[in-house]
Amino acid sequence: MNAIPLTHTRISEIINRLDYFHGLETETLDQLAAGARQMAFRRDEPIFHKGMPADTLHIVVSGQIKVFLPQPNTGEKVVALVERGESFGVASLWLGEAHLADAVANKDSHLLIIDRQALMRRARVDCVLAGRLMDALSHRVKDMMRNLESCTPKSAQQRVACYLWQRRPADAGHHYDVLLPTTKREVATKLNLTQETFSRVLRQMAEDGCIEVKGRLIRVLAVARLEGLNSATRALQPE
Amino acid sequence: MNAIPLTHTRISEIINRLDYFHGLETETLDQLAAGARQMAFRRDEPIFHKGMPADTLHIVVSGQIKVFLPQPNTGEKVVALVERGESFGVASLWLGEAHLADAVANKDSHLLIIDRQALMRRARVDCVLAGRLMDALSHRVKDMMRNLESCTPKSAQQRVACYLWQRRPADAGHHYDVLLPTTKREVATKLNLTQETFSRVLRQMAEDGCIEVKGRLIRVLAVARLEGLNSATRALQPE
DNA sequence: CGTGTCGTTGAGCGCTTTCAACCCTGGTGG
DNA sequence: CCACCAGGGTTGAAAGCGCTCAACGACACG
Repeated sequence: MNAIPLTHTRISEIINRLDYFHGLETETLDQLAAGARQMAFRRDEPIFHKGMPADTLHIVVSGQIKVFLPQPNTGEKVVALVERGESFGVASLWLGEAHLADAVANKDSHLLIIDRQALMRRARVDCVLAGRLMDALSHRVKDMMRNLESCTPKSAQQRVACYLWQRRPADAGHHYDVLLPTTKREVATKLNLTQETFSRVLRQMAEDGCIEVKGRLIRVLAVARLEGLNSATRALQPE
Repeated sequence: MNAIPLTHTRISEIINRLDYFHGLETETLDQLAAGARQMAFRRDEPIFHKGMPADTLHIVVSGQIKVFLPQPNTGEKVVALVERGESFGVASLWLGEAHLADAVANKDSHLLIIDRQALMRRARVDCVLAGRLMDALSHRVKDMMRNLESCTPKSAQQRVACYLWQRRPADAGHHYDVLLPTTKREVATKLNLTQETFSRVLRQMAEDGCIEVKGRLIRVLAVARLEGLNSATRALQPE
């Protein structure tokens, strides 16, 4: 971890480049910048741990952050992968409580870190800022909902099918590509699977001609088949 | 479902009685009331379905609402149980997108329903209102995080232990009581378990002298034993 | 008393996990 | 150019665990 000392004008530059802060009052931008700093994290370096007080807002400037729940047997459950322009740990921050999960840098990353006091003070008077935080939280809820949805189904095949189906582009024709955002092992934990099972399921689906796998690139060939997997296991039975 | 025609003053009364709207500008209260109505739902009556447009804010005035993800095999995954004074479906509402889950009345219930336009219009100028929505969403995220945490562990025992441990009161001594908010079957689905497995685990833990079960009331006798069962749900200590 | 819902208990099966070894690819240095 | 290595990924065999299915018990309600 490495705090990067930057002039206020430099911080302001960074803030201005982020969509997150587009269109905010200059008064807000100034005050946020005054309570902000940038930090660099190496791969695998922890940002915060579950249970620590949440007194700063974290926004990803570059790299990728993994948010996860530590599990009993040194395992972990990936809750979210945060990329450039997104924030994380917002719920805890807003409530002024302890962090609910751990966060580590998945790659070498730069974070913009803003003081909670400055943020809360401005959120009380600048509705646009409050709205941005609502946006962030709403997307988090949406993401967690999908997460729950795709890690709940019984069979591993259904979970993988669900995962791939959720990632189909809006204009999806018969086939489309999905690029895994990280290692297969971590994607597997997001689905509550082991990397082994994940691998086996992918191979099976590939053999069935449903998908093609080239490293982290997965080409879905038959969307209908995915939907079939999601609703099937019951198609066999007449009611 | 039954729309209850009420005078504006009656609606205002209801709004004033809810903590949700405490301390808001009168201008906000008036406009929200103007776009509000109350509705009654019988037990098992659907409020909305996944995929429907989210164009109203729902707040529970009385009763209990179950928010769940429909599953392939006529199963369901309970995401949240919403009680008096709480709202649901806020994330979809804020984003102006489709609902992410289904909602049904778990008991006979009354809901306060507020028009999205009125809400968004006021949230743009009344930061306190925006703050309330942030509160609601933050608690939802917190709740979903706990949900994820308690339905992720491998063993059924760990999940149940985690669930009970999360519900320990702040001032917990050696023992405390947990009252299940609904049927054991639904609590089980929240933990991604069948009611049968849930039942078996409870019996096992009771035999071990770890808990006592009397219907939906569970008395935890040995908190330490719970922590032993899932040692990693606690905050991590630095190495 | 029937009837329905909730909850319990039992038996057997199938899936996922576990643990193991192995493969493959990219990077590094001789 | 090749030998070597580490990390990500694959594959195989065995075993544990929760699910399914089915029957039964408890309790409330009419």
